[in-house]
Amino acid sequence: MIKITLPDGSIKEIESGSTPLDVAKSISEGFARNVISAKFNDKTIETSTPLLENGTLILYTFNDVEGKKAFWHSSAHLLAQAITFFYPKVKLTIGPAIENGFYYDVDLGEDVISEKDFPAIEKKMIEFARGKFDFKLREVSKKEALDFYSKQNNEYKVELIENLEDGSITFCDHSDFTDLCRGGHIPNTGIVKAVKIMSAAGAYWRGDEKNNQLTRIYGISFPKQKMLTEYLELLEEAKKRDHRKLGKELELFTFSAKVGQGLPLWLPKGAALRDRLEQFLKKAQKKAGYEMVITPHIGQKELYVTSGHYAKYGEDSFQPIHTPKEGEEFLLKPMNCPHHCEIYNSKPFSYKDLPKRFAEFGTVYRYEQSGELHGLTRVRGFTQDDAHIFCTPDQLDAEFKNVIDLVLYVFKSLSFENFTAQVSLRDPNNKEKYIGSDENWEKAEAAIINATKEKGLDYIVEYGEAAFYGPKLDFMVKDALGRSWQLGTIQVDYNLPERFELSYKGADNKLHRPVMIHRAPFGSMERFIAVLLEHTGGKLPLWLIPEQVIILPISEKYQKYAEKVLHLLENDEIRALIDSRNEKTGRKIRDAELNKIPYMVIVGEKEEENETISIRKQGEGDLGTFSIKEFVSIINKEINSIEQF
RNA sequence: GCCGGUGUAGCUCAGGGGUAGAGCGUUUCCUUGGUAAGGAAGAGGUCACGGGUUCAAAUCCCGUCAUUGGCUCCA
Repeated sequence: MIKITLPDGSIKEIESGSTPLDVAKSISEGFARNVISAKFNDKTIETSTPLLENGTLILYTFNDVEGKKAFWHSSAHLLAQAITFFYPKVKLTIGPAIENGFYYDVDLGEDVISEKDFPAIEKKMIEFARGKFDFKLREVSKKEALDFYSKQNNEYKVELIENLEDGSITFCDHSDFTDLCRGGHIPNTGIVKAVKIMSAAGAYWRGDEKNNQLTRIYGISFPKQKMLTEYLELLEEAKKRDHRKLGKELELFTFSAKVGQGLPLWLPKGAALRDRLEQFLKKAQKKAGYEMVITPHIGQKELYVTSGHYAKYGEDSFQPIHTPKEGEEFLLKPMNCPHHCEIYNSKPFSYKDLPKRFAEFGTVYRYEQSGELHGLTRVRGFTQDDAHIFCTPDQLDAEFKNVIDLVLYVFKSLSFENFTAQVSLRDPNNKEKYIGSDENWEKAEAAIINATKEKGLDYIVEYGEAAFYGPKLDFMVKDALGRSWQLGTIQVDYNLPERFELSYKGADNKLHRPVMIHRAPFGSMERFIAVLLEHTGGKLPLWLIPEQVIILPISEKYQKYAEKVLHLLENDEIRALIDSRNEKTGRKIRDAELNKIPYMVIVGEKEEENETISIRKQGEGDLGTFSIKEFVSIINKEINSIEQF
């Protein structure tokens, strides 16, 4: 007999060799029917794996993340089986579960899979699933495994196996299909009831663009058809919050093929919205001791040679601008830091003057790969809410924490609660990608981790995500479709101060190097607004939204009174407009509701006589009748509910 | 940059080798109304662009551009 500890702390005594499924059955038959995966002593196992020692067992159903993982990974086996059925010459590579579903990377040779092939693949997968084949894991020797895939000329699997230890290699069989696999499956194929192939895309073998490009087929599956339908509906809903769609509907920005790819054009309402965000941050920055500066959109090539950016990105940037003067070259600025360094260099500073905090809404231009452009989140011309802090090494810790406070203030003010703090460090195996001494890198990385910890932020560490000149603390936020974007960023940099020979005079009357912090709470105005739109679905907070109030006259008889109300609201800097269309009130209300205008002001005979207005709030309905003064104070109260920094 | 998809009216989209369709919006007229769609009539398109096949191309083929889902990249 062995002792099995369950998550609730209870201990079950079972016979050695019993399986997780046996344990589930001993709890309840109904539960056992839903158990699809298990973890024993922190190792993912099959529900049929015999338990041979005392330990801790967790049983998973589809409702658990681990259960979904097993379910989707098992579905990837079905996908591979179906692809092999239609394309017998296919070379399979890897097929993992992902956050929503699974994919399989395959080398199809000359064949192409596109959308029109999906239904047949789905049908075949379900057909295989209905066979209720058990997933059976079996150990194979390295030689056996290599022979199996060498015969298929599958160099990818051979490469994978070569990197595995003999004795730790397993194959998984179901039906007549076999795949190299380390395990983590559901009991049998029959549990998969609904399958949808989502897309096919190119993906490089092992993520390296120098390698062959494989075809990656994305899919998702569920134990019930209804769950698939619901998932697809959820996706449709998410697409309605796409900032590209909302930007068009709300007339915030547009693009023109004539102007160029990735170069957003801000429409009047969008420009005004951007300005409100800028004013909001400027106000907070002023309190935090920042000084605004302005620098030109171009700089001599030499400037970027000095900073190291030219060596790193010169080839992949917008190419130098030439002038009538022989040999003179300028670059569109891809970042503001070198300019700010030269501002620092414009006069000598003493330690008593530091920190200096230079801020600029600086527009920069980067030649992003055409395939990478994406709405407003990845563009070729964008405006950073940039600032550079020059401080003494002693001040670094406090300054870094102050910046964290500012970023958190910005996020909180705009209700970005679901962000991930990511400490982005060097790739320890690839140090030549970065400039600067090991000593400085270690100091900078320690400073970031220390400040982040002391601020009590939950954070994750990502290696290889640092900038080439220094480590970062990035604030990541997901868009409507779950893609992660970097918004706020704070970076510690010991390198640019060296390269630009920045100095200050210390108390010892000697020259010292300042430390530099790069930071942008929004990240870029473009990306921030994009993600903000997706989070709010266009229902922006009252202080930001382009149109706060729409006045709806009951008939054209009240147009004059409506105009009077408009002027009074405008006097109080409330953004309002009149719907003077020859339509019934019901229609005007409907349209205003659909346009998500926060407040509707209804004026007719009653209101005109009493000098009042009737208010309706978007999504909430009639609020009753108020004087204009009362309404202004309601609005101002809502606007001023945003905390001051 | 690479692998797929898409490009038809201001918007959302249907259609498809034989001279272009819907809904919404817009314009004009009627209606002057009280909290989620009043009625009628009209305007509006080189079917992204360039080439090819064909008696005939918006439709089929090739290329370009833009866009989109991924990969790679992201100072």
